[in-house]
Amino acid sequence: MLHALNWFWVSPVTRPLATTLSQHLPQAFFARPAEVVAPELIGCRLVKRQDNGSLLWGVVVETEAYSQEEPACHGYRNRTKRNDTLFGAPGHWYVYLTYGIHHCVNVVTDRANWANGVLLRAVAMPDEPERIAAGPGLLARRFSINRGHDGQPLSTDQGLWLAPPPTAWPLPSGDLVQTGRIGIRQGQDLPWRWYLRSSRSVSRRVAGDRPSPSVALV
DNA sequence: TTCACGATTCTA
DNA sequence: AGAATCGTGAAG
Repeated sequence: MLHALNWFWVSPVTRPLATTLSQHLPQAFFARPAEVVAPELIGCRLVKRQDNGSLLWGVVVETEAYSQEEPACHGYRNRTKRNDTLFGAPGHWYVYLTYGIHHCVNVVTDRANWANGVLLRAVAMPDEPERIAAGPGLLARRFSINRGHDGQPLSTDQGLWLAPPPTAWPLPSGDLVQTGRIGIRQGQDLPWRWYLRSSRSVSRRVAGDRPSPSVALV
């Protein structure tokens, strides 16, 4: 099982898979600053109900935080039609198109009238190529998420949501890497990117970092 | 109306 | 290292 390394922390499932996947994180979870929510999102599952009723899902292994008071944030300068969702209530999807090609998927956090959100940068998919969703654009492509999802609430009713991890927070000590954000020019001093060290589905690792060995799958 | 550019990815 | 590709916002 080559992908086993990706799944070390997923393996001690304590409840039936369908049960954990159908749970969704409450809005209160997102009603906190992005830099608080982002690391806690590592290990959660991104879940989408497909047309045939089955659930498409994967584990969130990389996130980034953005906040209005720093220049890398879309809401740093002013509120526009494009970034309006980012200023809205927490617990909603903020989806935009970048480079005219790729969609980026964010969750709105904190409070209304304050641009704040977490970018979902990478997801590990079970029984699929390790890098099928290793990056913001690839993630959006794999889950078929587009501007049509912008402004929608995270909910099972809407068909796209985030489920808590099967095991309790926090993640095993040392498996969460905190580092600088990617693909931005300003605000690079902020260490607001987090990823799961044991996962091979991270978009880009810090220099010299290698996926930590599997712990529990033997 | 025009223009420069981006929270990226793929190819050379 | 460079191209692909287009919606958006600021400028004229």
